[in-house]
Amino acid sequence: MEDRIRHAVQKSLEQLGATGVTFAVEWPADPAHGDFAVNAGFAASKVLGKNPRDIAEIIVPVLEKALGDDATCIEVAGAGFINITLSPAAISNLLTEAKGDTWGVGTAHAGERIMIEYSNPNPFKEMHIGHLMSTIIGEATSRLMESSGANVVRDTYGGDVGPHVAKAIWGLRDKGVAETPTTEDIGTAYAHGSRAYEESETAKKEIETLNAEIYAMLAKDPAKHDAEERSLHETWVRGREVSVTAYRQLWDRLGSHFDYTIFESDTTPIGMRIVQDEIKNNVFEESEGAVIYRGEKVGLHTLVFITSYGTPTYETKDIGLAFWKEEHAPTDKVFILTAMEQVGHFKIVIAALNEFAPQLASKMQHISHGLLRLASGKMSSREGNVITADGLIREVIERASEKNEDPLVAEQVALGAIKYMILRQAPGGDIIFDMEKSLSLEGDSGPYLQYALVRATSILSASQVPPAETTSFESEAPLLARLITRFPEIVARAEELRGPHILVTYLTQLAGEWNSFYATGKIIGSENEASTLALVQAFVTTMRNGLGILAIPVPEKM
RNA sequence: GCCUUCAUAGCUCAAUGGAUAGAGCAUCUCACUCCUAACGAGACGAUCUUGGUUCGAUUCCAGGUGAAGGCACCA
Repeated sequence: MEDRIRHAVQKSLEQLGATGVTFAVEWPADPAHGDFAVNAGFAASKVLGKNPRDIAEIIVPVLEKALGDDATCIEVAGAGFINITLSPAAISNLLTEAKGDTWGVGTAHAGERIMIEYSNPNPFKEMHIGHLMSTIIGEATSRLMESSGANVVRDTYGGDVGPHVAKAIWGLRDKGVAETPTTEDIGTAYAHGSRAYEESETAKKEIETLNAEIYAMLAKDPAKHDAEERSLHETWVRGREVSVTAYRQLWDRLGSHFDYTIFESDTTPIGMRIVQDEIKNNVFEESEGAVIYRGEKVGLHTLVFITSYGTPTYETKDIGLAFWKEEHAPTDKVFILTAMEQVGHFKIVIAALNEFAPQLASKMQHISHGLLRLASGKMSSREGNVITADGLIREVIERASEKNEDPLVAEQVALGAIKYMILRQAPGGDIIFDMEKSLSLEGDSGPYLQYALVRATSILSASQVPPAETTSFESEAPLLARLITRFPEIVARAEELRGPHILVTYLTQLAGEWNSFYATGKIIGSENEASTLALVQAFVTTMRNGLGILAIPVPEKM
């Protein structure tokens, strides 16, 4: 429909002698203005030297001819908009599309293979609400990409080597934790280790040595380990396993499943080899015992890639990661989703990569989101004011349980509330998290969407009448119906702009329209029951598919 | 000091350069014998500041103010 309007206007403008004018076919902010609005009058007024209203008046008859019976009203409004209202029959016809799982799926990236990395919790640390945010945004983004026809490969990348691991293992040893640590043990050990690192020179030295020992141990063939290395290796393997098992449970709960779980210990050897190799080609250089990249040559700043201890930094590992991915899972595009604070690092990694592997650099793109910050201040493992992902979910489930006896539903509602809170706003801004204020179960919230859907499905199951093929409207189609027809367009736009919040905003509006519609009168037993049920069915399909893209659970009852 | 990003209602967030800047929370009305009130109807309430570009600026550009983040041996 939008294309038909666009073509007709385009043709009309060309006849007037205005070629190459860009204009918008948009949805009017006020639904009373109709289903589409065209601003071609403004757009062409300069080229044609006429006032916008006059141009619009010329275009109207052309549109009337092009749209025929599909439009009931095409008129010039305001300073020169052309408002188009579709006929009830046209809406009714569009509504027949709203069926099945594929309603909303587009073709913008059909056949493309896209890799996306997100969540990225580090073993030896607990997953906190920051990782929760990355996981939720990453999952919704992945599903949006799938809704554009892409073949999406998900991966998550965790730091299983580096200073934080040394701190945790040092802490475990110092506290004399038994053979098999729990996730809590590891969390406390890490906090203990990082505190000691800052407070004690001796501990700091020991941790730095341990860090180098871990790298050395991993670089060696396990068969050739001596007793000490074997013991370290065991602690390391066990600790990593405990963390990763906990992560898997959480991902499962959140509806995320990764095709690849990659560790820094996988990418370190590759990265080290390449960075050292590229010193010869002057990509990197040695300075004060470290290997650095002079970012100034591309307008950035200098960053260390290999420390003077001979250990790699995050940057070197990321270089290795790019090669790892190319070798194990080659794709057309590689997205990496992290918090904002890493934009600078990725700029430099991509710039460095571009010097010796431009084909990898060009398909790699960093996308970032804001932080989930506490109203009380910054989270810090050392301060002990970290809210873990599990802790948050547990607490919200408890609140949701007040209204839901069924624990499954309570969990679905809780996850819906959390996901909505995170996905409702444009990625980029920080979320100031406040348990009471941010996590609403009423008003604009996850449960609001879920509740609207549950009410609609319960009508479908309660009715004795089979729904009609589509809804026939006696007079004007209600806004609910007109909103439903926009769904595929909304999904496409949300994907294109990489903004799940666009879909969230739409679904919220849709749920609101549904609730108003629901309140105006009974459907079951009404004169047009079968016809109206078709509209209910279309709403259910749209809401269900929309929530599916956002990975918000769909409860049976509430 | 340099670089990024951000600033919309009392609070939390929306608004492909377009029409009367939308929601929710809070406050105040109305509405519960009716398919689920986690709902609905209404009232109140906002674009940080100064310029510029434009027919038109919350949106683009420049300065100011304020906030967050990053600036070699963490990730």
